Amino acid sequence: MKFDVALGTSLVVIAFDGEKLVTLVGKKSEEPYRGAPMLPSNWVSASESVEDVAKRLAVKILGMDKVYLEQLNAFAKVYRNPMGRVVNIAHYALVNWDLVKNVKVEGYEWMNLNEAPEMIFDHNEILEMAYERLKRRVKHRPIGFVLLPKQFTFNMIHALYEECLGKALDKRNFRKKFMRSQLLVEVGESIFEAPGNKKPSRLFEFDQKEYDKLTLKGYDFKF
Amino acid sequence: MKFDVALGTSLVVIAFDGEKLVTLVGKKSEEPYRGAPMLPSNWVSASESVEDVAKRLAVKILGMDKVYLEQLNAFAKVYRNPMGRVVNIAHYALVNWDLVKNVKVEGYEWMNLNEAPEMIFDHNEILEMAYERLKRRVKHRPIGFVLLPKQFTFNMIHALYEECLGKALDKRNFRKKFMRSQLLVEVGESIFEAPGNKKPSRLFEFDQKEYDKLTLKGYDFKF
DNA sequence: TCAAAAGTGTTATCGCTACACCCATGG
DNA sequence: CCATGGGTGTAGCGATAACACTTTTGA
Repeated sequence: MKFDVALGTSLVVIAFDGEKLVTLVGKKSEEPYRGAPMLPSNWVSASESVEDVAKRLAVKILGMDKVYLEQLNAFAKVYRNPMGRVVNIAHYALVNWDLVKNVKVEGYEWMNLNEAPEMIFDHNEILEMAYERLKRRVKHRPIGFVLLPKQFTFNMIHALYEECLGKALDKRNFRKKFMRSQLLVEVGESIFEAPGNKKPSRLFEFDQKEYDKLTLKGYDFKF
Repeated sequence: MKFDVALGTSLVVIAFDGEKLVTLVGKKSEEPYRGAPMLPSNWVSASESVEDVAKRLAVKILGMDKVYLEQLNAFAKVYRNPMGRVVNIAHYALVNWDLVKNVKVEGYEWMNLNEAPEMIFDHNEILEMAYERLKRRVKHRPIGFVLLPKQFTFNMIHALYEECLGKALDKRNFRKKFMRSQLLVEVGESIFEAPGNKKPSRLFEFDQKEYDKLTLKGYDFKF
């Protein structure tokens, strides 16, 4: 056994701009491949927690720390990085677009998830896996809410689900399904979802407490 | 950046003995903690594929290579191993009990999944995560079949599902549900499931082709 | 012919799908 | 008062859950 492997972490940050899923793509700042598109990434030293590094990276590139972060997978193929054996413990991050859309960090750019450029190493594979996970998560757990503002309209969440699942969903049935689930509480306020709308939309919040309670009882969210 | 991290892999091997879920527990062969219970594990050198090492380890401790193997998670806490920074890319393996029950490998022992002893480092946490994954997988994908012989009776799969989901399932409804799914084909033969049974049980096989076909069409197995 | 396990059917309820119109509001 | 997007109801159908007896066979 030898201590001769390097550790890194990449972040697939996903947000929903109201229409499309977007992700944050960076550029390599050093040779080789300087300037090439890549996922936001960092080295992890032997004395650092991978999770901490991932969190710090998220704060740096997003300008805030309200991030849903979860380990995605370890990418560890022998020749994935020409510098030597580098294990990438990639993370999957979901953020609320409203909190990040105005943040501008040099070298990072939001792009449509489906239109990401070719990236270095196996970063496209990492991105792909994150996307697959999102699609599955959205079906089996009420995770979509972290991509939305704390308070949101039915139209927002409806659009998000249509985008994640890649198909049209009937407006009435969608509403009924969520309402029956007891997971949404009506806030009692309304907003104009888009400027120029004639009628304001009612706002809802996700009821995390209720969800936790139901989960303990064996409830299983399915879409 | 430094190449100063060590890499290892542990295996959570799960099988179903017809009644209980079982897992393979090893013993540490070197100091420190020689003799202490641990998950089957191996070091991975900088030039080796983690997946390959995991597969070889599976072959060694199971005596055969028909194993469903999948990455579970990277366990990478800073102080998880007192020797230094060791990243464990743990794997989750499902095997058919009939193929392994007679294999005896020195130092490894089958134990009930729920009665595993306290193990070194974070191995209990790894085991726990594998168990959680199994429970989820069984609900959302027809994965249970890899824990059964190629041909199995309804009672076997019924018992397996009851065990994985941790609750009783109505025999008739269970059968109807699987039959409607079109995923099982009747083999046309029967066996005596237990010695001394009065009536033989019919045998079924999982129809992988049909499942792949349905999956392509967007079919989603749910239990 | 009996003991033991395999295998089967019906009903009531619930959730899902498909589908089209009214409502509230600002301009 | 009209244009725009927000919001609602119902009917049919398929899935689920609850429930107990008949069949096959070896001993």
